[in-house]
Amino acid sequence: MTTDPKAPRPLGELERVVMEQLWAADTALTVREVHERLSLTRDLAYTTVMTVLDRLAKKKLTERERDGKAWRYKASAPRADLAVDLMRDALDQAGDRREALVRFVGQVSDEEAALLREALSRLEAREG
Amino acid sequence: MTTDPKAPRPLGELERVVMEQLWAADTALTVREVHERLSLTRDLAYTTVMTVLDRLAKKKLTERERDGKAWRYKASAPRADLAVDLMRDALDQAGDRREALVRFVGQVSDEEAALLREALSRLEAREG
DNA sequence: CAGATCTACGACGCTTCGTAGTAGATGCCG
DNA sequence: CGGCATCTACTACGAAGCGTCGTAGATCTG
Repeated sequence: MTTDPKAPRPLGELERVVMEQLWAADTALTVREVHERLSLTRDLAYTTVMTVLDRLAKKKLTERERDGKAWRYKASAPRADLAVDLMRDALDQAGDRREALVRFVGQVSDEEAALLREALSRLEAREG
Repeated sequence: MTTDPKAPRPLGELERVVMEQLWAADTALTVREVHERLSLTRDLAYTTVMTVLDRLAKKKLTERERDGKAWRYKASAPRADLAVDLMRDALDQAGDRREALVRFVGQVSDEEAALLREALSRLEAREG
């Protein structure tokens, strides 16, 4: 159980900013659109963005649909889900889950602790 | 704070099993000792183990102290801490922390949820 | 001193990721 | 219809991380 064959590696830097564009958009974006948005802050070749989007699709992090001759990409999962997968994975790496959770809780901000409590009570309410 | 320049990458496969040996040991181990233990389940050159231990030391994941002509390595942080760092990092990647925590909580096992509640109340008791 | 033991350092191959070019398909405009 | 603009597919390359190990030299120890 310690040996997860499919440990989700964290995204690379460029992959991350590309995903952030997709998450921020309310609709699927073309390569050009992503490229335009990223061009506001960095200087990238069009094909670079295309490559990254393509790799993300191969990793199943994005999905694409045809729109004329172009593809439109959208994130295949909400941003929070990605984060949760990584958290899940990290937790599974800990030998002692209790220990890890205690330390985790002991290390989050007050605000986060409050959010955790809130989430837990909501869970309790929903599940009994 | 969201853009951590030093995002702790998850350990490689071999790095992980080596760390597990160190965590499992109650004392600092020599390369030979680690090698012996790993040799029970896999066939590795002595120098391979040495290299890994060395890299882990460079990454500050292990510390070493002289013991005669040999070095003794020990984990520089408890196993749970590593896990928590990764969890922390994953959480910071989420755009919306609340959202991420809600999903996280909604996805853990009942046992883990209980552990979380326990940890939170202990925190409350300790901090007021 | 000789042999065993350990370390230091380098090396190689594979994979991931950032980065981009080229070639060819496709679609629109006049 | 023909040509320009656009888009994709495919390839590539360098840096870094990691698994893997060899060689050479330092150090103990009998």
